[in-house]
Amino acid sequence: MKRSESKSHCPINFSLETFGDSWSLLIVRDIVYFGKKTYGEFLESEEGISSNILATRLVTLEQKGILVKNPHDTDKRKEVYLLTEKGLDLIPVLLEMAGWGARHDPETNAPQSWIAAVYADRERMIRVIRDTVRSGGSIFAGQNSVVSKLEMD
Amino acid sequence: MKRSESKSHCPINFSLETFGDSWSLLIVRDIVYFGKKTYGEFLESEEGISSNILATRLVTLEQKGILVKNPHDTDKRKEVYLLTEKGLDLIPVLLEMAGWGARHDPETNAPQSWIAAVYADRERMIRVIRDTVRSGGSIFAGQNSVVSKLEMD
DNA sequence: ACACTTACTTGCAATATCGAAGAGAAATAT
DNA sequence: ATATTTCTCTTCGATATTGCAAGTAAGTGT
Repeated sequence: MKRSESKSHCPINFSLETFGDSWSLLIVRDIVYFGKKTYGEFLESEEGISSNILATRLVTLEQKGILVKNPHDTDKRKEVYLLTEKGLDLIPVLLEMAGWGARHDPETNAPQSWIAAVYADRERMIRVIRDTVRSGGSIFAGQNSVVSKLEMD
Repeated sequence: MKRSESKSHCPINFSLETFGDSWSLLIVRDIVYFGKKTYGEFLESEEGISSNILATRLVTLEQKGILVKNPHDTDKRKEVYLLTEKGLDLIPVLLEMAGWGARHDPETNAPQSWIAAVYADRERMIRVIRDTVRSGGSIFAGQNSVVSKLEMD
């Protein structure tokens, strides 16, 4: 079975085949939560992805329509990776996985105030995150982060 | 890095390390959506998991507290695999992944009426699914399926 | 007793991953 | 101008994981 062939058209299987490996969702997380956008920023993440794996994942995520690659405005060495609308649709998946992990990892790093805020007004939070990320911001990092808008940390 | 060591305590990474491989969530899906419970039933799924991979996944899912293995009531050859409360907590994750897959796979098998029903009253649906699966039922299969309770298909 | 079913295990080839090193282009420092 | 650094990405060999086919042991049905 080639990687391009799908094993079934179960929607959960489709999702797993699109982003269900060890690294793809961590790249999406880096964009959504931390506002990362370049190869070098993804490489620095604490999970320590190898440079060759990162390169292949960026290619496949772009092929699958989750990311788009654009030239950097001022630095011609850099590429800027952004989420497509299809990629932004992963935000609810990320939130649920973050909620499950925060609940079940006794050593979690997740700020409980943030997890609680998501559960308190989920639909609104999804809209705010989506708008923020679409305009280049993120949940935790940068000037216009979602948490700074909500005046919490 | 051994599989047992965690790369970080990011809640999303914790989730990925727990169930973020190609097969684990498909096993959980088989239980939640189709009421499967035995090794042989999991083996028959259309994605075609190999027997050795299935065996290792059942062990690790049990070690991680997602599943419990019990002897079958009447047939001593069989083992019955059930979700723990921790495993039932994956239902919202499954629903979001199913929603994303159904939206973005043009050839999806997902019944649109079911997807719509989940989005229409998400919190209630999660409770109904959880109660149904906890008592041995499933979303689509069997006498007391969630869809038969809702009188839809 | 005998054949069949069920839950796994084993061996081996194919594939994917990891980790370190390097290549080429563009930016920056001297 | 030249040298050094930065940045994206590639290459290579070792290791780990997966997939496939076959086999084992215990339990069941007749």
